[in-house]
Amino acid sequence: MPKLGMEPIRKEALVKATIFEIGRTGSLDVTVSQIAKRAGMSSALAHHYFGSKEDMFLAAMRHILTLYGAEVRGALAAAEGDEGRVKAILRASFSPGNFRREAVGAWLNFWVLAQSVPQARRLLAIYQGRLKSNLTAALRPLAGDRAPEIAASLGAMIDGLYLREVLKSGPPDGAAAVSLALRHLDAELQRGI
Amino acid sequence: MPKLGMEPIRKEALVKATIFEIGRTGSLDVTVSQIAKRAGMSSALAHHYFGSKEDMFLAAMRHILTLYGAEVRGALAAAEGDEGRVKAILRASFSPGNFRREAVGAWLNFWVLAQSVPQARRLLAIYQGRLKSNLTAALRPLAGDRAPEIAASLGAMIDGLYLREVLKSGPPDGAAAVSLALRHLDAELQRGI
DNA sequence: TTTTTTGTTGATTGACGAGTCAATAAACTT
DNA sequence: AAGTTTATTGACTCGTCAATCAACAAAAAA
Repeated sequence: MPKLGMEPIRKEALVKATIFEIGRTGSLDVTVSQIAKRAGMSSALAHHYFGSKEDMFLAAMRHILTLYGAEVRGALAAAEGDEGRVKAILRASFSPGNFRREAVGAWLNFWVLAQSVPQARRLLAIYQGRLKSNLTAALRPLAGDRAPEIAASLGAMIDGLYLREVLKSGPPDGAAAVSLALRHLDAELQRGI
Repeated sequence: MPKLGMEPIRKEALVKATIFEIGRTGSLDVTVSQIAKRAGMSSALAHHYFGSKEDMFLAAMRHILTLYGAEVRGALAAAEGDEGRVKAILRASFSPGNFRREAVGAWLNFWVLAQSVPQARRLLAIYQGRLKSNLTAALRPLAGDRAPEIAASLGAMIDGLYLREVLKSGPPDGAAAVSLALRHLDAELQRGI
C-alpha cells in the first residue's frame, strides 16, 4: 500500500523521533531501531531515507536550530522599542517550545556531537553567530560600544541556564531563567549611565 | 614482576587516562581498551581494578571535581578582602588546570552522563551546590540579600563559558573568561549602590 | 615449603547494533 | 501490458566491545 510522497513525512517523523529519543534517554546512545520504532517504521526504512545515523542526528539538530531561529525572528518582528528587542530574544530562548526537557536534553547532546563531528560543530557555530549578532544589534542602541561585550556575556548566560536546566528535577521554569537573564541585562545597562 | 601496592597507582593512571581519552575524542564512546592502553595496561586489568566502565567514569568525575574543589579552597585561603574572595573563585574556575581542552571536554561529557546515571547526577549536584554556597558566602558582605541571586547568575555564566570553550578553536583563554565574569560582577555590584 | 594473596594478560564469550540486501507490492509511465 | 520508480521490511552480515575466565608469576603469610 505504498502511497507516494512519503519521503518528507517519514523524514519529519524520524527527526522528531530522534529528538525525542535523545532527550528521553539523555544520550546519543540511541539505536536506529529505537528511533525508527518511535517513528512507526522499520530501521531499514530509516536507513533508506537517511543514509546513516549521523545524518539523522544532523537533521535533528538542524530542525531544532531552525525552530529556534524562527521563534527569535517572530519575536523580534513583534517587539517594540530597543529594550523590547533584547527581551524578545531572551523570551524566545526560554519559550516553552525550546525550553522543554527533551529539547534541552537533545541540545546538550548535540553540543557533545559538535566535539567530534565537524558538520555539527558548524551548525552550532552558526547558532552562536546568529545569537550574538542578534543580541549585539538589539543592544547597540542601548549600550553603544559595549554592545558586543554585553552580547557575549548574555549569550554565555543563556547557554549556562540551558545547561543547568538539564540537571534540575521538576518541570522547566522558563520564566525564572528569563528573569535571571533580565537582571543581568538591567545591571549592565544601568552601569553605563 | 608484580610489585605490591599497585592498586592506587593503577587506579590513578586509569582515571587520568579516562579523562584524557574522553577529552581527546570528545565523547563517552571510549572503549575500555583505549583507556587501558593509554594507561599502559591490559583492558582486563582495568576491569580488575574498577568493576565496570561506569565505575571508571564516576571515578574520573570525582577526580575532576576534587581537583576543582581543592583549587577553589586554596584560592579562597589566599584571598584578601571581600571582593577578593569572589574573584578568587572565578580565577580558580578558569585556571589553566581546570580550563584546558581535555578537562572541559570531559566535563561536558560528564554533564551528559548525569542525564542517565543517577550517581553522576549526584556528583554534579554537589559541585553546583558547593559553587553556589561559596559564591553566596563571598557575595554576602558585598551584596547582602541579593547575594543568592547574583550567585545563581554568576554560576550559570561560569558554566556557560565552559560550554562555549568547547566549540572554540585555538587555545583556551581563561583570562578572557574571567574578565567577562568580572564585568558581570561589577555591573551587579554597582547597581546596589 | 606450602599456601594464600596480589598482579597481570591473552583468549574467549555473548550481546548488540549499523548498515546492506533481496524480495514484495503498489503506484506511475510509456 | 510491460517496465520503472517509490515504499517497505525481515533477514542477514560484519564488526565492535564490555565483561569473564583460565592461567601464570611473584611476593607474603603460615
